[in-house]
Formats: sequence, structure tokens, C-alpha cells
Amino acid sequence: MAVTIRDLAEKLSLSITTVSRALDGYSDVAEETRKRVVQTAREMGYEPNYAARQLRRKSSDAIGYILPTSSPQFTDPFFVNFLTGLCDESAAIHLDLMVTACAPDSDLERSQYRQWVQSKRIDGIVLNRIRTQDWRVEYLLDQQFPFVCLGNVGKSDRFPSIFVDERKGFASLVTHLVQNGHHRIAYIGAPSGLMIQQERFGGYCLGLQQAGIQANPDWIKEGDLTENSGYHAANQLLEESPAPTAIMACNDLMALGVLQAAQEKDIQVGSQLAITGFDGIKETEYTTPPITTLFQPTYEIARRLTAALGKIINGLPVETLSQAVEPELILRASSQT
Amino acid sequence: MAVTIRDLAEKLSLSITTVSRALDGYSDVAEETRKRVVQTAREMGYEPNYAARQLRRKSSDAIGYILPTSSPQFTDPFFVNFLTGLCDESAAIHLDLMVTACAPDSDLERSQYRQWVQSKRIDGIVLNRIRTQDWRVEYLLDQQFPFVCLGNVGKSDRFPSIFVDERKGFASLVTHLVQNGHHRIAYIGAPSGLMIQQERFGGYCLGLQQAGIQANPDWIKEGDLTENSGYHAANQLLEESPAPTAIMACNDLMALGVLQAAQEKDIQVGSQLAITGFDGIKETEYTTPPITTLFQPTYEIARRLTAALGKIINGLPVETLSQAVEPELILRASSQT
DNA sequence: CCCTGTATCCAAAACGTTTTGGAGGATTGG
DNA sequence: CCAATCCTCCAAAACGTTTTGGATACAGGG
Repeated sequence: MAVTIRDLAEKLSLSITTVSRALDGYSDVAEETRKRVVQTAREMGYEPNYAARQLRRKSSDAIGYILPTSSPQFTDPFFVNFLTGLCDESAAIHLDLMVTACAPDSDLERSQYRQWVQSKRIDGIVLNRIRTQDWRVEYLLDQQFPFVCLGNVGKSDRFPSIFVDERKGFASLVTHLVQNGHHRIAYIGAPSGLMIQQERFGGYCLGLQQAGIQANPDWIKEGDLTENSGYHAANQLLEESPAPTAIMACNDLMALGVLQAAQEKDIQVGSQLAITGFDGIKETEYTTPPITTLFQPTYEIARRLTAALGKIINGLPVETLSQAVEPELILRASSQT
Repeated sequence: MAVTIRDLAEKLSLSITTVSRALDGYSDVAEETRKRVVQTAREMGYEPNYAARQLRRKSSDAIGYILPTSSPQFTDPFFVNFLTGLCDESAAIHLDLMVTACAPDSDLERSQYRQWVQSKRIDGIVLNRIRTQDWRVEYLLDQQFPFVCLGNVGKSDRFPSIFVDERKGFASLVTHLVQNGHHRIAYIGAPSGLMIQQERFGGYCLGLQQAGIQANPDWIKEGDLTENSGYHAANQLLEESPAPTAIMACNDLMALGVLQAAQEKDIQVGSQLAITGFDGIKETEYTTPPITTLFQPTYEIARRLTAALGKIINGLPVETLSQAVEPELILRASSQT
């Protein structure tokens, strides 16, 4: 059905070797015949079969990303921004992007990674939402498979990674709240297996300590990074007595949930209760009041990671393996009177 | 390096034929040897090479989607919801999803589609943002390549498609505005090459006609579906005299831009100016005032399309090729006093 | 004892490329 | 005129599967 290189060769009365080399621009084929080949290739609408090429070249010109999503219809704009960055950059450097979704740390996830890596379906992979003990990093290092990641990974001299200083960011958020008169500051975290929880919670503790405030365990809740869980955690927190006067959510999505809970209880956000988030997603700008947050350039990070991955795959040197990014404090009405 | 079927066969003292057939569960291999094969395969961590399998089987177990994005960092939540649906459903039916981005109707886009299709990189493709004369539909039909699409395509008895009745939806929006006392109703459209523009603008005209209102060309602008273009078009509209008292945007994103323009001019949205959108993205709920819109179940549509595509690829029958969906009118404060 | 059938297994071909290792002819230098 | 060098081209191997079309051995029926 489809036109193969053999058809082309026959039509041109050339060997398939010559046709192949002509199309790939080798110097050992006469300029005139090269033109002839290219011309007829276009005419016949020839496109080299990808599977055959992959098999021979041992590369697939594709990279992969597996969304760590527990529930279907993940809606965290963080992932969206990340995905968009991957998509744009991979398109720019002519790599195809394969995407799928798996519950984090599930058997399915493990077999999905194994399949993609060992079946050579992709040439490299992008990781984020790093776990405190992340088998993926071990596995990929062990397999010597090209990968890059966003998150605080210890031994990052063997692969490109970008590290956002969440600890410092959260500490500065605490400082900001304290300066605005808050002493009873609550925290809604992520599952403890996630590196972001380690970092952000660490920053929260650090900030309290710097302000000479003792942390209150009742004011520390664990969420799952969804709007819903932020809502529920906030409801619990607001029933405590004394209730906290400020709630720091581990990410923006949960902060949105907190805002909703507060509004349902007719609590004046800003004056009676301060709310902060993390990520810098667009939605925090539209709410009333808009939500104070730490902005991280998710889209840009994804592009940079992808670009680095592209270089690694092509055997090019990557200038700086481990990059650090400072989140930007965006003060809005939700945390100020 | 990686363990191949030959390594397995050698280790087991079997032929590669038998190993292959054992793994695929054929009946002509003894149950006992099958177990032995599966066991050692697991032990040795064997994963069949995808390229080789694809080449032989002539299928890739992957589907593709090309984002029709003019600028990088597209941020329309509509696409996000769509993409999420694709991702979730394709993962559910064990197809990999390939994604890339291309400016619509560009040469690059054409060659990208051609490459994916003719190089057999994917088994099927999902289309949306259909154009009034869409070469993609022609091309894919011509190539007899499996595809599905979201949008109003005429001859949809040859492939699965989902059609959202935007015309009726927009007409009912107009009716709603008229009932709220509006006569000077403006419209900010999409590029005229897009089918959604045909449909939505058609609905706008129909609605006006039903209300006995003559359309005013000065109150009809063309945008490009971004927030920014909604903002600019609104600024123009609000300088007209007389200015419209209601602005209907072709999609939610532009409606957000309109809202911003109105707020900058200290216009009371709801009472002095009505604003409506289309899509039903989350953001319209968070603004003050929240924006009246028509909700279409983008995520669900994408899942249904993907499921249908999966069936087509596997040669299974698809019950209803052409499905219709009614958008749901969501009345909010932006269009009511 | 032969023939048929059944249960296992396998050698070899195919899929469509890229790459290796030359071959053949023309040109150049001595 | 011969050898060396270049310029073009090509046959065949390789990539790792799946599939085709038997082969072999054993059992059971006549």
C-alpha cells in the first residue's frame, strides 16, 4: 500500500542503498542523482517507515512523560503548564512526545516505565513530582536511560535537574505572614512521600522557628493536593479552638479549596483569615480576594528540562546539569489587610 | 545490551518461534513450556522491542493528537480539558498518546500529519478545531486512515464524530440577553476559517433574527480566541457610539479578556454591560462577577472520541458514528442584573 | 503394521530501513 | 602505460520481532 524505499529505488533504477543515502544527504552520491531522488520521493509521497528506521537506528525520536495522576481528569494547572512546556519544546526540537497517566507508585506505573524504557519506545523521559525514595530515579540510572527531572534529587550530577527552592520560599511566606501580625499559622501539606512536602513543610517549620513560634501539631494537616482536600482540611482547621488565623496550603489548588471553605463560613479572607498557596497558577489571580502565592515558572522549567533531555539524547554536552530556581513571592489581598 | 527474544530462546533451549508464541498465548505450545517461558521472561526482564514488533505487526498501539496552536504556551483550558480526556482514555485502553503542536494550516502542520500517517508512527488520530474547508479530513479519508473528530463535519458517516450544537446554544444565549432587556448585542468571533465561527456566529445571527433585531456590523469583531484578543476587541466595542450593552464572546477565554477591559473602564458588569462566553471553563466561575457561559463537556467528549477511535483501530464496530451534544446554558451574574 | 490425527515444536521468510565493506570506472600523476 | 585516487554506486547483512508452512513424535484406529 504505502510507498517504500524499494518502490522508489525501482522507479529510479537505483539501489535502495543509494536512495537511502541520497535522502540522508551523504556525500557519496552525485548531486544530480540526489536531486532526482528527492524529487521523485516528493512526487511519490514517500515517508520512511518509522518502525523500520527505529529498529535499525536504535532510536525513536520520541520522549515520554507519565502523569502521576491518582484520579482521572487531573485538573491541576501545574501539570498543564508543565505539559505545555514539554509539548512546545519537544515540538521545537523535533522530538515526539508520548504521554500517559498512571497512579504514582503503582504496579501499573512500574510496568509502564519498564515497558517504555526497555522496549525502546522512547529515547528519554521527563520526571517530576519526585518522591522521597524514588525508584524511578534508581531504575533509570541503573538502566543508563536518559532522563531529566524537576525536583530536589540528591545525586543530581548524573542527570540534568531543576531544583526550585521551595524551602526558602515557604520560609519567606511565613515571615510575610508574621509581619502581618499572624502567630497562629496552619499548614496543609501533601502526602509525606513526596519531595515537595519535605521541602515545603521544611520551609514552613524553618519560618516558624526563625520567628520564634512553636509549631502546633493540630494546625498541620495532610491533603492530597486537590481543591477538595484543601476544602476539607480547611473545614477541620477552622473548627479548632483557637483556630489559626492563617492557612498556608502546599499548593494553589488546595488554597482555592481553603478559600471556598472560608467563604462558606462567611469569614473575611485577608482581614480575618490569611490564605497562601504555591505554584502561581492563573486561577489564584481571579478569585476574590486574589490569593498570595509563590510563583514558579513551570512552563519555562519544562522547556528547559526538555531541551536538556534533547541534548543528552543527541550526545551533546549539557552546560549546567543542576539548575536552581527561586520562586517569586506574589503578595495579594488574601494575606493582607 | 537489552535482553532480546533470542537471548530468551537460547537460555530456554527453545526456538524463538516457540518463545514468541508462548508469550502471545498461542495454543500450540505446551502449557508447561509456556509457564517456563513466561517465568524466565520475567526473570530476565524481557520486554519485546517495540520497533521490531511494530514493523512486523504493522501497527503501533499509539494514537496522535496535534494541538492547533499558533503561539507557544497555548493556555486555553479548553485544550487542556480535551487533552486530559485523550490522555485518560488512551491510557485506559492501552494506547499510547503522541502529542505535538503546530500552527494550524501551516506547511509544518501538513508535513507533520503526513509524517505520522504515512510513516505509520500512529494507528489513528484525533482532530478538533475543524476548519470550514479542512484538508485534514480530506487527506485522512483519502488515506483511509482511522480518525475521529470533534466539530461539525458534513459527511460524518465515514468516521466517528461529535457535534456540539453551538448554533442553537448561541441563539439561546441571545434570547437570554434579549429577555434581560438587551438590544445592542455585540459579538466577538473567531477566525472565519474555523467551523466554530460559522456555527457560533450563525447562532448569534439566528438569535437576533428571532428577536427581530437587525445585526449591526460595527458590533461584530474578529478575535483569535485568546484572552488578549478579547480584551482588545472589547476596548474597540466599548468606544463605539452607541456602545453595545452586551458582548458575546465566541469562547470563554475571550470573555475573560472582555471582563478585564470592562473592569479597567469601571463599567459595572452585569448591570451596565452583559458578558457571555462559551466552553464552560473553570475560570469563568471564579471571576467577579462570574461569567455566563455555555458549558460543553470537553473532557467527556475527548474520552468518547478516543474510545471510538480505539474501536475503529481494532476493527470493532462503533455503534453511533455521529453523536450530538447539547451545550448547557449556565447563567451567572455577568449577564443579569 | 500402516495410516491418520494430534500435540509440540521449529527453520526461514518477512517487515522496511540503515550501514558495512567493497566494486567499477574515470581521472590523475609519474 | 601502470598505479593510485576519487567519485559513484551497490549487494548483503543487520535490527528484533511475528507468521507461515511444515517437521517430528507419539497415540489410537483399522
